[in-house]
Amino acid sequence: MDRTPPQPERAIARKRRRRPTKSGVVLSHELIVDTAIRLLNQGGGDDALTVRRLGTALGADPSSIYRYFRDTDDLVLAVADELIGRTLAGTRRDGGWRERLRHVGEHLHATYVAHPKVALLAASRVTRRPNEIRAVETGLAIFREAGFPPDLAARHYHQFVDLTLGFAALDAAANALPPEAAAADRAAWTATYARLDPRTHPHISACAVPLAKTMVTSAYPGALALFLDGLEARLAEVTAPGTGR
Amino acid sequence: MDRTPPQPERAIARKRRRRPTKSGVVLSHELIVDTAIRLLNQGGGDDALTVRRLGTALGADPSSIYRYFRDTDDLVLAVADELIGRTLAGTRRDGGWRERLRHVGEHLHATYVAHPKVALLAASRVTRRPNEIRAVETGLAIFREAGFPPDLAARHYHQFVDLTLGFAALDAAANALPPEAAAADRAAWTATYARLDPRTHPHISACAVPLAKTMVTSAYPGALALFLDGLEARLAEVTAPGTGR
DNA sequence: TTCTGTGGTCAATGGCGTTGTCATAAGGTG
DNA sequence: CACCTTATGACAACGCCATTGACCACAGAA
Repeated sequence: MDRTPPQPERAIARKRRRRPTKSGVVLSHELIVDTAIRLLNQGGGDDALTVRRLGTALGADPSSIYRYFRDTDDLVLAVADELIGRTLAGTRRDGGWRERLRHVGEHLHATYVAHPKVALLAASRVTRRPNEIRAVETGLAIFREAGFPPDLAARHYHQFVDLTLGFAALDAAANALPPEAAAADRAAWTATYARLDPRTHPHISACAVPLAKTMVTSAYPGALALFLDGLEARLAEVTAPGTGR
Repeated sequence: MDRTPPQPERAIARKRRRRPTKSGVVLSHELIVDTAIRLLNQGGGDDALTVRRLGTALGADPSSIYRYFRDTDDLVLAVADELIGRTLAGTRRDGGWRERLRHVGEHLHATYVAHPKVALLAASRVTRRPNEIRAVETGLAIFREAGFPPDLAARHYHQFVDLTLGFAALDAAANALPPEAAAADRAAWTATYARLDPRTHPHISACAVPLAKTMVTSAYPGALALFLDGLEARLAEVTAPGTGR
């Protein structure tokens, strides 16, 4: 049947046959990805992105999408790469390594949290697409210019990215919950945890107020700061004037 | 219709009507949760846990499950709480605060990674159930006994838990991928990234070998170590003999 | 023994991703 | 300009999913 689309990369060589859809729209990879992101933006509850919904949003039959993407997984990876690209475009390249890492981390985190559905599907994937590759190159550069040798740069880059994506996935999941579940989760800290008996749960009781305050916000900035503190200490060891030998 | 099950807590008071199912099994909250975990354990591809599959695994009609859980979300929270309980049961309570945090963190991480499907669904949820409450109490205790005042204990506890759950969600997602996607993601680092042109991607090329090595393992232990380093420094500030005033 | 209402079953609804098949117009060719 | 090829859009169908309403068997209280 060969419904599977051609090689995603070298499709540029051949000119596509741009037959318009019934409603007059001309489909393309980019249009589909953009529409998918638009769908995900306007939220629309739990499962904003479905092939069928995307089809009607495009003014095309849902099955047309399979001419451009092998399956939903393929589509999601393309959307993820587009988001990485947008994040990359918005980050500055000046300042010290610590400041740059903080900036790019919070930027990436914010992008994913703003698009919870993609984040959940894509945070742990390797897209192998151009924007991701550029992002890896840029990220590694920060670590190496800070003074880390290749093996430590790779290791700490990995830790940094997964830390950011992990928090992003977590916070995105909280954002993607159906409203009533989200409300219940948020209310738990004042409704359930703050009311426990101090004799059976002394520490929860003692921390009830700050707990309720911290639990409804993201712990990412604080955790990142601690991580960067640790990184700074390690860097001092690496670049210290010969302590041994 | 009132299919919604009674209050999950005080169901103990009333004796349940234990009518056996067609195939002879007697249903209960525990049996359903255990069977769900068993289903999730044996993997079975992408969506191991569906109400229908769970029904047949139980030898009961799928709709029976709705007599015990309001919906799948409710069931997932119960499964998550059971996993938290199992984790809690396996953790030791001796040693210094740093050692205890490392131990409980890696334990929790391992439990979730071993049950990727639940992890993905539950990592960001607040179950409000007994085991979770015990876990919060235990976790807070470690921070307060280390010397953190209530507000810092709450904040850093939150950071620690979300750090762990975030990595757990990420690593679990990688484990939950259909085999061919997982293989493609793993191969990317040697097949795609290691082959890039050193002139256009100098840093990736320079780090290709350590990158390929680190990317196929979890970055959690290393990231946790750095986080704990940072935490230790903060604790020193807090407990230091009056530096100011 | 009778009565009550819990809880197991059946059937149906409306959604989903995906695919087999067909039809048609775009683009190259002369 | 007409022809042919084939990329690509549309349709219909399949099998899966979660959830619900109606029915009724039977366990336990009286």
